Amino acid sequence: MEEKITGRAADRVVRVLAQKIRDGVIAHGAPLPAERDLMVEFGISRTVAREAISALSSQGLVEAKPRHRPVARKPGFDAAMDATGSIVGNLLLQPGGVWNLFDTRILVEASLVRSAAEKANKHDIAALETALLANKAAIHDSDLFYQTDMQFHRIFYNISGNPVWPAVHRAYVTWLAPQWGQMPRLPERNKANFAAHAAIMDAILMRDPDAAEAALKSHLMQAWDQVRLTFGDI
Amino acid sequence: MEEKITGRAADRVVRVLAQKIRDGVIAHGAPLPAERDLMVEFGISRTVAREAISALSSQGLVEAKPRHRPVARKPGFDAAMDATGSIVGNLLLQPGGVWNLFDTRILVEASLVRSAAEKANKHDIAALETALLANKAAIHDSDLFYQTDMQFHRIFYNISGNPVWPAVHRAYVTWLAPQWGQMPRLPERNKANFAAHAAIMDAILMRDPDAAEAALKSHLMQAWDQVRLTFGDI
DNA sequence: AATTTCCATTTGGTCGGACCAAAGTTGGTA
DNA sequence: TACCAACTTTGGTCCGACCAAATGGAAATT
Repeated sequence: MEEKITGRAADRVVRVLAQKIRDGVIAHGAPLPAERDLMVEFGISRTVAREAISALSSQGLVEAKPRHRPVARKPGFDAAMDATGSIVGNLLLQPGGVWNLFDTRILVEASLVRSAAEKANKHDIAALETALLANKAAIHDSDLFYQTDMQFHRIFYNISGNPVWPAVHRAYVTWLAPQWGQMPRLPERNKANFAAHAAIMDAILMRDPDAAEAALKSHLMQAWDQVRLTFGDI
Repeated sequence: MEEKITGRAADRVVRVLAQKIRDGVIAHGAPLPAERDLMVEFGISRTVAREAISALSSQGLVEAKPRHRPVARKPGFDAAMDATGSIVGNLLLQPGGVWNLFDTRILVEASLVRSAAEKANKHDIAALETALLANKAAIHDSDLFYQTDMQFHRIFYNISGNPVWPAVHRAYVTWLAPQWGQMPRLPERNKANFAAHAAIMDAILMRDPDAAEAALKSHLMQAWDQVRLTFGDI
């Protein structure tokens, strides 16, 4: 009943610590034992302790800022997306990488608005209307408009109830931020975007999935055109 | 003109090596320099060299098998999905984790078949029909049926032309394999699954996105019911 | 007493050297 | 030529040490 001695020594440490984090023995946000403590606890060298922490970090189970104690993070889809960031970063540097990612967003979000049109409940509708009003009120404040724009879109990722989608939305926003952040913010564009949001909202209120999907796709494609105008073909 | 001395020393090495891999200076499949060579090349200790390789590995830029030279991998969406595996593994261990993942698959694949029904070209149709025939022929060979089943579904992920989707399909198959692999394989179930595939195919031939989506969803929900029957509520 | 300042301790980051075992290479022998 | 043993390379692990940033608490200030 002893542990297998197979593979790297750090694997055992990783397994044990991962289990502790998942089970909450090491609470979310609590710091991990210091490297020198792990040495005595597991009878390993500091090299292995550090390697184990590094592995946990790459799995998103701990957050390791330089010069700081690594803190435990319950495995959530958010953490997964964070840990995936550096990987995706490489892909975005490739030709067409940004478009490929944005294209997936179009498909996913189209499907989400379609789903919303079919089965959004009163609560969802209310949230959408609130977000839409905030969006309208921010037309002349481009920074605020950006925030409310994001918020409006985020709601679609929340409606399904599947916790993966909010994490995906956060990932999209984070990964595509370098492009969006540098785009010129004009009240005219804000007005057009708000109109697009309103069109999507209308279609959802009419319970018309096809119209909602069409409006969403048109909206996102317009946004993409803006990106291309700003950055050229990427 | 000097490099920033900020952050960990390994970061600089990671940046340089990542660049070399992206640019093809280190060809896809070629081994990285040995750790002791990296020491002299970058003027670092072996500790840092190993840390850099570890970081590259977690970013999917190199494949590091124990006791073997790490080999370079051009950043692709496949590599990204591979590197994400250990992260997702944690999520699947959580209550409802598998369902959350499978639920996203339903939404994505529904959207893909919908898209296929709208704009699949002759070549796509032919590929689907070929896969469907192979699937039919394998009804009495459960292992082969599993293969052809996967192949049929994969085509939907290929039609869009966006290289992200095939990688996503591979990821779904890999991550959900522990569940699927242990399910009982019965010719009766194969026959039902083939019928479902045929129904999707029909809807696509009729250019009926709604019917295609409905058929796909029904098919996947049935598959999920099987999973639940096999594993109980997970 | 509450707050700020400062210093000793803790802790992560890096280094160099060392040993082992597995993988890869080489050369000699059958 | 084919095969096996010795040698070399290389990744995995451990040790001890030093540095600098972060931390926490004592000491000084208000």
